[in-house]
Amino acid sequence: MMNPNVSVDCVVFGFDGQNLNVLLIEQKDVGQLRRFALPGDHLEEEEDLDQAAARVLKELTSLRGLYLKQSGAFGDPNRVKNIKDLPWLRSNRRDPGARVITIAYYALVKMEEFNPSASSFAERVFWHDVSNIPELAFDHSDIVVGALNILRQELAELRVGHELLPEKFTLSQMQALHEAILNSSFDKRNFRKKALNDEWVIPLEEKQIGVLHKPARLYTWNKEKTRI
Amino acid sequence: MMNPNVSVDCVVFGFDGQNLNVLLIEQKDVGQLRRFALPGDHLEEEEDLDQAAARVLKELTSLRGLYLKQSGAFGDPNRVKNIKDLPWLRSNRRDPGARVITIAYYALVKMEEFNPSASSFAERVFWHDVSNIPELAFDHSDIVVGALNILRQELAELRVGHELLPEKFTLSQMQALHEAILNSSFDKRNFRKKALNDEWVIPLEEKQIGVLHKPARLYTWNKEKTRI
DNA sequence: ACAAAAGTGTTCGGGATACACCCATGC
DNA sequence: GCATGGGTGTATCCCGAACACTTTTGT
Repeated sequence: MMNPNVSVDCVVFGFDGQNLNVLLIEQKDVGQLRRFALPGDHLEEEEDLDQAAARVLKELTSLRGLYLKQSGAFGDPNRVKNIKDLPWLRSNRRDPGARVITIAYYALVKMEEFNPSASSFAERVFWHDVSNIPELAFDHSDIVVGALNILRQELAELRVGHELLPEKFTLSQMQALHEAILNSSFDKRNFRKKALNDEWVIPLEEKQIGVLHKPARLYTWNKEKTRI
Repeated sequence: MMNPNVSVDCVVFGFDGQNLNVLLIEQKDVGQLRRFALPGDHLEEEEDLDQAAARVLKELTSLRGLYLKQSGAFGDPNRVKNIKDLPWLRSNRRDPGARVITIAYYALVKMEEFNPSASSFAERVFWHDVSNIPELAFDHSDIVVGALNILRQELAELRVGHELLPEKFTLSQMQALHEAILNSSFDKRNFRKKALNDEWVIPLEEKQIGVLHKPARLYTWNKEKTRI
């Protein structure tokens, strides 16, 4: 038995080395225009909010143990009452007029570890650059904005970010990640100085291979300096 | 018709010049031990979450326009199933076993503007020093901790705090507020330098009266430098 | 040799910190 | 005149910002 009044929605961020991306689904719908939305689901009975979000992610990506954090509750009584959302609601919900409060979560995944493919949620699951997201169902655009703000804040406090990089990464990759998320740019020397001085990362005795330029040293995250 | 599954709970902070306080209620109950809890209520149909929190505050304090911000959603399926909470649930809820998800808010009020008195919520409403709060009903202790963390963070980013002071205040009062909330202490000269340099406050041509020492200059908040 | 990105040091300014004494008022 | 908190200035340190050239690899 699920709880019809409460859902969770997940804003899943990934980084491709260039841009920050969000995982969107194209909702299964009959003869409709393409509808994009965030992955989410109703809360099950006897399920904690965090568990529900983790379950949605697991079903979507088959990944466990992702960085996952609540980013807000959205409860406008009209959030599921826009006409643009009616057809989908009518074909997918027992009570299309019912009010739903949703608890938003955001998650970070290494894009290398997950290749989107069709799932029980949707015909299509795909990454989309955060910087020009199409119109989304319901209030999902607001939810993305909220999640992005929290991600930025946490990144600035340097507690997250490495979750978006491969296990071993170069400082340039790390810098590109910061620049993409914070939508700014940094001086290479200063950035590296800070990363090393503050010991965010641990240098490895290993270098890139097969790149057509001077290979960069690889680093890994210093777990002692994070997750306060 | 109210929504039985979702509630809002408010952590109302006030500052008495010395300590940071939270508003607690003693729940109306028959022949029970004293039970303390946060003010809260079920969400009404057609009511936004923010509205619900504002309504609770309004009913409790008769104050409007308070600083009010969502601080988290709490949905553990067992959050209202501890035996300590059963008697109250049995005498106050149609379905005492029903699961309730709550959206927590925190609010800031000037203690001078509100004198607690009995309300529809409770026999007794009272301020209690945050630093040694008694056991609270349900998971309300967790909710207080969460709200306090967010308050600290927002204060550190200097966006709030003045909501807790009288309209006109001294720099020492302001410093005491920061010290109480952040649980630390600052050098007087440095604190004042910063407050004035950064123009957090505007000096008034007015001083304390009736104090048994050199009267302090009064200041008021510089609204241009806050609420980003 | 050339293209492409890696890697590296120094200077400067501003803000945070540390620190101790005199001042105005009420009693 | 004394007790109480109000009010003030300076030296130091550290961090962030600005800034340009050499190195290593693959082709």
